[in-house]
Amino acid sequence: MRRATIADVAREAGVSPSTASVVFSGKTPVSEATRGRVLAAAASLGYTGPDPRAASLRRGRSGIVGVVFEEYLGAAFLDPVKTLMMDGLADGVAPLGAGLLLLRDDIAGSGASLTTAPLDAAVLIGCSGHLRASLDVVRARGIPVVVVEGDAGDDVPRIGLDNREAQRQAASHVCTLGHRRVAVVALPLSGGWERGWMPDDARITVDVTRERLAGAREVFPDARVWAAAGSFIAEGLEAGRALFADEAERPTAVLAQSDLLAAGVIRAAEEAGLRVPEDVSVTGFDGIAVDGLAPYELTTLHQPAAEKGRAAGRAVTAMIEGGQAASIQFTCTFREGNTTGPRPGEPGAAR
Amino acid sequence: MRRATIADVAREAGVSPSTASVVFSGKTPVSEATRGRVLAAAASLGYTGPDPRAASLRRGRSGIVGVVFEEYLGAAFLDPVKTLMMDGLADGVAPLGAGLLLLRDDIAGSGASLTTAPLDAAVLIGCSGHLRASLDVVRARGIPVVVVEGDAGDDVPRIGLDNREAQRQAASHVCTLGHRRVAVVALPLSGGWERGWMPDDARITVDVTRERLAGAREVFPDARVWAAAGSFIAEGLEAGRALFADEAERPTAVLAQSDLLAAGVIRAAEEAGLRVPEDVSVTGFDGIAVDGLAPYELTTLHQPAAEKGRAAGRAVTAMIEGGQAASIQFTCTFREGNTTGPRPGEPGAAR
DNA sequence: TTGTACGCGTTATCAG
DNA sequence: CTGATAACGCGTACAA
Repeated sequence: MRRATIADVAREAGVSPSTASVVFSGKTPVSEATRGRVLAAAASLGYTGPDPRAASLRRGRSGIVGVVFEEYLGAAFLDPVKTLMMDGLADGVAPLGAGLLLLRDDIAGSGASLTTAPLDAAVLIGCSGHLRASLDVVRARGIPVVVVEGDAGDDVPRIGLDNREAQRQAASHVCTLGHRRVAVVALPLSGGWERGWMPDDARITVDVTRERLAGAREVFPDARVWAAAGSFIAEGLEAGRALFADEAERPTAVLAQSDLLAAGVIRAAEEAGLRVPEDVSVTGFDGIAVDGLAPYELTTLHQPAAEKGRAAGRAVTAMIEGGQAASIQFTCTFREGNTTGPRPGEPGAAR
Repeated sequence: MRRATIADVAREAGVSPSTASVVFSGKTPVSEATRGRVLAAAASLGYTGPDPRAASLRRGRSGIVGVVFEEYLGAAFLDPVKTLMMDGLADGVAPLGAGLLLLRDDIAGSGASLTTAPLDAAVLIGCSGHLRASLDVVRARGIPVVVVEGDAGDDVPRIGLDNREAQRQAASHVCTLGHRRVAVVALPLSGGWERGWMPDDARITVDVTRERLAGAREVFPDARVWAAAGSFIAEGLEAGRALFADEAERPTAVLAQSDLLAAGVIRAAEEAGLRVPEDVSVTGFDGIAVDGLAPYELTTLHQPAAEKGRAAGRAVTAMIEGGQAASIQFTCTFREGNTTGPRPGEPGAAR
């Protein structure tokens, strides 16, 4: 037995299909009487509304926005910043009445792919090389696309962040406090997951990492850099242990490229018997609330993550509706917490 | 200028539309020669493959599985268990080549809704009352549905967990260690976000909370219960402070209903100058790796979260393909860490 | 306010 | 291996 279609409903109600259609879409006024008859007929046939597949073919829209991650889906949501961004994105596409379809950017994968999903638009997240291929696929399909935190060509709107300037600001703050021996704990340098001291000739393929590092280097050109394998507290802990292992080389301030890393570094400091910020200052990046870090309040750069998502959503909305979307650069705001202080031994330093 | 359709390609290649279609779908052998001609024609016209909307109308499938959360989307991914489940789910639907569409269960919301998204199936996550309404919508549409960690009717396959038995096991372990004054830190009792001591007459609408509590009560019928407002370390910290505030009433063991809560409780214990497990034992639930909790290793119940997701995926896959899917009950495995020990003062207790 | 007519772009089916 | 045919279920000019 077939499912009822709108034609069945119309017949049952004694009206034409178009009238029935209009009752459901509300695009045209319908008399209360016919409206009632149609609804009743629908109910009696168990018709629950237009088939989305047919509707989307007819209108040329699916109501679906693809969100493309460069990593395993689960990993994407381990990062609070991405989580917040998703929230914002959900908001941003709400006017479209669109839903978010999770996609990975491994083209080969057997799952739903960029090539076959009924997308109205796509949002690419991240910065790796892979992204390039995804971008080509989407553009070939003629689907509007926006890139967040990544480098696409000129004609693709990007939602960005002043990573470099922001990190420079933090570095400068630390410099003002008198610190000279400073280390950087960086996010991953590339798609791989290597961890360790960064060699001088390292190639950094991840935009965010590169930009933030450049910002730090503007103030501390010679800072040693430890590259983490991901943005996790545990990674920060590992980094911190390496940083604090050698008494002689021990930095008096650490610039971490994410709040989670910073939290780990602080934990490592405690472990090593160092007080924060009396013995060592630590800065983060992102301005998220790190669960369970209290009573510390990180000195950090607050980035408008949800706002970024919202902007991405608005951008694709605009493009879907035939408009142009411009690239947007967001700026971080510096927030001084209680994890940075004067260099030990500096005038004004505690003890 | 219109986008090219498969008909255009066929004409350009001098074959029939059906042949062109077959070249792209691969459902039928095609001679190498025509195949080449079609592909060439497609390339020259900038045709990138069948329109998913039309294809899905014709085939009656969209390749999209909806995942319905009962909370704000961002919040869903704050929970590592759900994150893991999503991973498993992604795996589980891979054979379908389906993508996951994120959906919230507030029917009224302006976003893409259960009622209009082109879904092949839906997976409902959670346990609140809201879910009921979502369930009705989906079933009215005749869409296969599976419920994870929630109570649907009998004829809806559920992916469940032996919450009660598992928690009983942990309680029993703690009891064996000699503890008698035990407190429970519970997950939220209902959709609201109240936090505090649970009154005797509290109504618990969240299945997971109720079941785990029942398990604890089998061993410790009189345990005091603090209800957290969510599964976060910070909530556990808050709970712990309340638990340890009153010296006289202070429990010697705490059964937390999630690992994150347990981590917070441990932090609170440290704060109060209590050693874990010498002064107070703590158990968790979930068996996730809590970022940055080292060197503690929680005594906890490990639940196969990813496996649950995979099962849900397989279930909807089966249903989409016309089969039946049975409910599945997963079991937790008890894992003894270093956060539980003999009751202070017990023979064999440290110091 | 309602009905008529048509096409959106594909793909199953079945005959050659 | 290829081609003709017929839906899939709906939205929307346009006319009445």
